[in-house]
Amino acid sequence: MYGTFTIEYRSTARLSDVTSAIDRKPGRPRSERVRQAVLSAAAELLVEGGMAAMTMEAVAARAGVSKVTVYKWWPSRGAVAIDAYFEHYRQTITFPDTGDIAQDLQRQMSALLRAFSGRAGAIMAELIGQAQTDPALSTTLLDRWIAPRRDATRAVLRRAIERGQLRADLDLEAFMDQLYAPLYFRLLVPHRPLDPRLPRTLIRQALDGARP
Amino acid sequence: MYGTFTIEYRSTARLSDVTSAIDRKPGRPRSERVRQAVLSAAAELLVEGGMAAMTMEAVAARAGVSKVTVYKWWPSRGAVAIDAYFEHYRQTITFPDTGDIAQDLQRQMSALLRAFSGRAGAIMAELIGQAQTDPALSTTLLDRWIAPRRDATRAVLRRAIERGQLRADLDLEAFMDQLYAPLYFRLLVPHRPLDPRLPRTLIRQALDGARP
DNA sequence: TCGATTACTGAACGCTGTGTTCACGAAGTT
DNA sequence: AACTTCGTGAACACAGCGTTCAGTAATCGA
Repeated sequence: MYGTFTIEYRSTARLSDVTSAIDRKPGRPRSERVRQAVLSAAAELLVEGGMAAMTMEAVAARAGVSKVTVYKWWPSRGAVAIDAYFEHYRQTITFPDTGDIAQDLQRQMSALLRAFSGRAGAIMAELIGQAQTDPALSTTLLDRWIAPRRDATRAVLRRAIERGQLRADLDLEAFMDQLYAPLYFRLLVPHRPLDPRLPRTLIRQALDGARP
Repeated sequence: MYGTFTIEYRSTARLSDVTSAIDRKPGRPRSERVRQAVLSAAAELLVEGGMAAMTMEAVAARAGVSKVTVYKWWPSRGAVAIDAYFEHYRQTITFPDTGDIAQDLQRQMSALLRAFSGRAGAIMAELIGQAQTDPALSTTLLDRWIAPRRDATRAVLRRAIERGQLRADLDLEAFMDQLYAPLYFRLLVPHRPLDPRLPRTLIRQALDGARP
């Protein structure tokens, strides 16, 4: 056991952090109640009907909050959606590093596949879809979801290389894509179902190659 | 040289086919002029401003056609978009089969990457994004774009197996994903640019594996 | 206690796009 | 001719967007 990589998905700074700080702004402070209400409403609507149902008007109405207030703190629909997603699907996924790279990858990928097979997967698909026409959402998705996962995976793979379990001349970025991109691909382009045995197959073929 | 696989992307049946048929419908025949005008207008708008600009109203206006007529023949925005895409980006991509699987894959993947790097790639990304909330678009995309490519690739890979260039126990579906999904992934989730050298790396690693 | 400052509200607004209805004329069939 | 289907323009109700406005609420420093 070499330790454990923990991926923390932080949302926008909590208000408690702000209000406890010394340098308080003058004037009425931002309402934590409102913030929570908006994100909860957005998360509910996302679960119920996806991005289509999560309109700004619906969020404001369900949260019992003025539409103006929502627009004040979140610039776009995508921003609300992703904040709600990370607030309520706060996934602290641990990346095991037991020393057996194949097994560690298998655990990690299976967990991701299970997440993708459920409601969270459908929402993630819609978020990525929406990101195609929302640059702000795209960068947020990269910073808060993709980058931390890749960082953790890269670290584990580097260790495996040091242990001699992987070729030292591997292109890690391409290698990670060959492992994980198929999951995203099948999530977004469902040419084939997300078979629970897919991780095993992907890892075996990625490690051993295709030549006889 | 073992021959060539040609992938033909057929759009909705051309009107010329219909009108030349014997069993003509009674009544005023559908106007080919209108159909062309709609698809051209849609393609133009797609190129200019993506899906966001390609609204039904804009298409009808630019085509000089009644909005009702557009709705009569195409059920949704996605349907118009994909018809326009395949009508004006009619890509007859040939899949070489020279006997050297690595080289053939490289040619094919490089061609796809070049396409993805240009305007067609941006539009494809938006189409896939839109497909997340448009089931009809999703199936059309699978039938007209994904399936024919995978069929051709699968055939080439089977031949390679017969020639002994690839392991016989390969999971071809997973293998194809490991080759091509990274391209789609980087197109949709641009965590890293679509490097022209990516195909070479992907193919090398997929064929040779990651173990030392 | 009193401004000053910032947060939130409700109602309304103009705008754009969706998807539909209607009555009418156009272009083919038998 | 009668018949059938196609295309048109105008109008419609509906929904969501993003914004403006006047007014109220909460917290500051003095």
